[in-house]
Amino acid sequence: MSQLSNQPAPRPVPTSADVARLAGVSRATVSYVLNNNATVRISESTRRRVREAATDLGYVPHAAARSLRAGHTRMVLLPTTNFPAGRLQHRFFHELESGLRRLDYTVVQYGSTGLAPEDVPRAWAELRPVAVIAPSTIALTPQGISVLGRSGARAVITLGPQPVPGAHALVMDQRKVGNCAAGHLLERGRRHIGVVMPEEAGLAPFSEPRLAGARQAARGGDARIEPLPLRYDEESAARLAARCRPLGLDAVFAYNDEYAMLLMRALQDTGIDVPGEVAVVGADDLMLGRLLRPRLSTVRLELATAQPLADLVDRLVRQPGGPPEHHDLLRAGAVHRESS
Amino acid sequence: MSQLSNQPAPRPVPTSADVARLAGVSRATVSYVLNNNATVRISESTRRRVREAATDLGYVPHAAARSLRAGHTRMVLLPTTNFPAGRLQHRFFHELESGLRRLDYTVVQYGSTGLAPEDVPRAWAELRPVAVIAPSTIALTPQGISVLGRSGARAVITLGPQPVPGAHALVMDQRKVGNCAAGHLLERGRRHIGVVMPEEAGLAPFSEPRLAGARQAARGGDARIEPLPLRYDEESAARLAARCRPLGLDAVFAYNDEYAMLLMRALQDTGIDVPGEVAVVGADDLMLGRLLRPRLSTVRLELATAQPLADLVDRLVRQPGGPPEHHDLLRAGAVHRESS
DNA sequence: TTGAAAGCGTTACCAA
DNA sequence: TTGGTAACGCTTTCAA
Repeated sequence: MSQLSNQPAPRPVPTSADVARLAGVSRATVSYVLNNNATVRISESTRRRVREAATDLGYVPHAAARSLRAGHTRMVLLPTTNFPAGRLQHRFFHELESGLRRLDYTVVQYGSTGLAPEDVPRAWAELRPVAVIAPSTIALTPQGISVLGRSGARAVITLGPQPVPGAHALVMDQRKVGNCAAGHLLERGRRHIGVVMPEEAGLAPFSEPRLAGARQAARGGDARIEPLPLRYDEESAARLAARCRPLGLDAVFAYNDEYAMLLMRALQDTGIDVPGEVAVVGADDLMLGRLLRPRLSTVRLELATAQPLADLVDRLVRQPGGPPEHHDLLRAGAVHRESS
Repeated sequence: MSQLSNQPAPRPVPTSADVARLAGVSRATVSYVLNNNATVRISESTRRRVREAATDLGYVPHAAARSLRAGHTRMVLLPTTNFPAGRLQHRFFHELESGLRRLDYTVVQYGSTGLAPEDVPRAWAELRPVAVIAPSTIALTPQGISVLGRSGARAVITLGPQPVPGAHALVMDQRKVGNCAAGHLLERGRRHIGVVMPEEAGLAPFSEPRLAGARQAARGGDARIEPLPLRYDEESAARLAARCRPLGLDAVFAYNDEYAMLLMRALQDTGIDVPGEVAVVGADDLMLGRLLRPRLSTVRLELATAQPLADLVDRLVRQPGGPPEHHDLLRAGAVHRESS
């Protein structure tokens, strides 16, 4: 058997000991040279020999061994969710990532698909991240937060529509979106505003606060707010369009531009004039809104720049133990075009 | 000073030694119990004591220490790029991830923003992944592949439009898309086909092969293919629309549905009838295509199911050293609607 | 300026 | 059935 293995014994991975051997110095010296340790002075010739040996061998330090020795990592864990981030969030993610890299953190995304929710924090904790920035759509229980804390995480931060008790929060307060859209429609004299509630799974944490924001805008006036469940398909949209007249709606905030496009098409196919009979407002300010006829009014969203937030994360890591901090990242502004 | 530190000494992270102490057993026993080691028989009462001690302390094993001891990790590294994946790719990613998780791999995404390209493979290698599945849009040099190999990666796999020499490849051959779109247009009698080439950075690895595929479809016939640079904004689209008549185009393959929508709007605003004068075909089969008037013809893309690919990755990891394998994941089919 | 050695948390071998 | 111990790769303190 021993000769029959089809697994060629892989050449072992070079270690700092190999580099030391090749350079004719000790492992300590290798470490000093490769980490540019300033507290110790090494002759230039030794430095060169070490560096050459390292490149010759293709030596790459072993992050796990390093952090084991150090007693901590500089890993920031970004758990990911199942559904794709929009352009805005995606850009924000990458900005945050490079901001953190600039502060010498290693950012790593980690998906939790197929894990039982109660196992999730443990799976994260095994990696000993120094900070976790989790979508607030991942239910994070006090136990989960505590597991992370006990495993050495110095900051647990949620990112999303709502804060989570016991953790810091980067909040993207969706109420602003609904408030802004409804406010815009009210200003333009609309009084009976439908608010599209997507039935697709996972959107509730966004749609519910948007509805609440719309209600808030209408409070105290004579306007009414009507939640309108909608699936993202033409049939559902047609049914909804048919209900608009019976409901007496004169405006709809369609959750976002994509649902708005779907609904607007259905309204037009039903013979309802937009904006004459029903005004429509989307959100996200996608290019497609400018291409529709009538051009789609929308709510433009902006996220805070990420570098200050990277700095914030760094601060929370260096001074842990403070009370949970909440920071709102979102700004919303109505963009009036032709559909409202 | 010693009393003035505002950093409360954090309670140290519990280790298996702590669990052993609390349970009154040795570290070895703890390891046996918590890993359900079958080669050794431990009394039920001991097992219970160990487990209780572990939960009481909130013990979570230290992945780095484990893999240091084991001499290898089960980490599959998925480097990410700057621009957002479409719905299709996103779903595929998550399927692949859970497929690999089912095989007991830890999947981790790692962004390389802000790293010099030559440092990228080294940064990956520090994590000692057992496999790397990198977008082929990240330039992967032979040196890079070699660095990864020498650091213990048993499989380096690229994922994207083109294979990369020296690595395994999951190919999404974009030529099929162009071939399919142009073939569809030719079948319907069009003879002078424009192919939109987005000017946005990072799309060339997709657009170039699509163009090549279109050319391939036209080869040998009397048809002509015309590349049409286009930025994703209305001004650029208007300019392009104005060029259509002078160029004598009777059809355009618009790269994808979003560019198609942009262009179709511009054509209509210029007074060009779609599909009477110019046919338009997109790609991706987005919902928006069904909402346009005329309804947008498109190329529907499908990716292979991910579980077999997870199995493939597993095989490559277990039997490294074979010749680079190429697997095509993409299937394309024309969807005829009204715009062609 | 350099080297020896300890120790980080884990697991596996061998002994009891 | 359980425990002692060595080793994984690295950094750092101390000693030379």
